[in-house]
Amino acid sequence: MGNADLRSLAVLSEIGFDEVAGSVVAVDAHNWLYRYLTTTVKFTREGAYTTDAGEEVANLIGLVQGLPKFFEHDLTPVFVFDGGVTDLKDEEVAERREARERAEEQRKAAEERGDDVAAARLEARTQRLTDVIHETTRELLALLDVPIVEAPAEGEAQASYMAKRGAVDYVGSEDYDTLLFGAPYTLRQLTSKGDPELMDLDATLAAHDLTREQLVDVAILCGTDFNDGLSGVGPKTALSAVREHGDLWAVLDDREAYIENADRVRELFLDPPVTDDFDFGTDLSPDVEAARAYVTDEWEVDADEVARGFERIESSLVQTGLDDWT
DNA sequence: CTGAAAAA
DNA sequence: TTTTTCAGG
Repeated sequence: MGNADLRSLAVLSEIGFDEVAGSVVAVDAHNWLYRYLTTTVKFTREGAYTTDAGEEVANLIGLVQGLPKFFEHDLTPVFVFDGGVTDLKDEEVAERREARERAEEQRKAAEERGDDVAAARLEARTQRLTDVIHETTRELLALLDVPIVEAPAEGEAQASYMAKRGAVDYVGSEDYDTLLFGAPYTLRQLTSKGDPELMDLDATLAAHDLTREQLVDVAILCGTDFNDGLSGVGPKTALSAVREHGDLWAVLDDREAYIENADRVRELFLDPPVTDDFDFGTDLSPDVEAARAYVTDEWEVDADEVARGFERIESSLVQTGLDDWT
């Protein structure tokens, strides 16, 4: 039921970092951070990413550790932040609702035993958790002069749109649905050790003789983040069905099948809420000292990874000839 | 999300 | 051969 089905359809090729040097990459901030936190940070240091005050600032470690990858290869990242969450995206919404419900239960329990202080703290804490991460991420990126774009809805959609418009050269993402959102070129594995992988939309469409609408239809039949596919239908079956019948509706009609919200999911991929209201430069003037102070002093994150990360950022700035304001 | 094994 | 399921990161 995953997007992984798209992998078998996508045209991917190895590409060297030297081939993409100097380009601008739009990155979905939420996905990038999430991936970084679950892989790298989480397993290396369990307790090191909460401050004495108990605030989660793992995002700062993730940023400091992940950003050098861009700088060292002369890539300019543009971080795209999610706007309102699409109500079709069940998983995240459900997760947040559960978290809220758990917090609410705890708060009520505290209230019932007359512990007003604990109740207030629980309320403030859960409310602020995501805010802290969002704010500190923005602040650190601002100090490093990394461009930020606010998406009206899905970050992946906005990033793909910017790539399609030529405002950036690539979308940087591990997700395959940038294909569905119409990103011409997506760079994968920017964070991992080896060479990046280039995903080519036009080549993908040509390889299967599909239009983008048809590719979206194939994906919907297999199942996406926003809908369950038909059971027993994977990429092969979906592909031949769409090619035989032309589009999603004809396939559903032929199989006498129904997919919940299919029309909305289709529109979400083909015509998502995006904005032209972005503006950024690519000549970065990072204030590394201020950034280091922000992380280590203000948030008291004293991890080796942070020190190493900033060293890598500094030396990469020298190599690529970017000016440091300090 | 990825890879691999089980199920269909 | 294709899809689903599941473990692991």
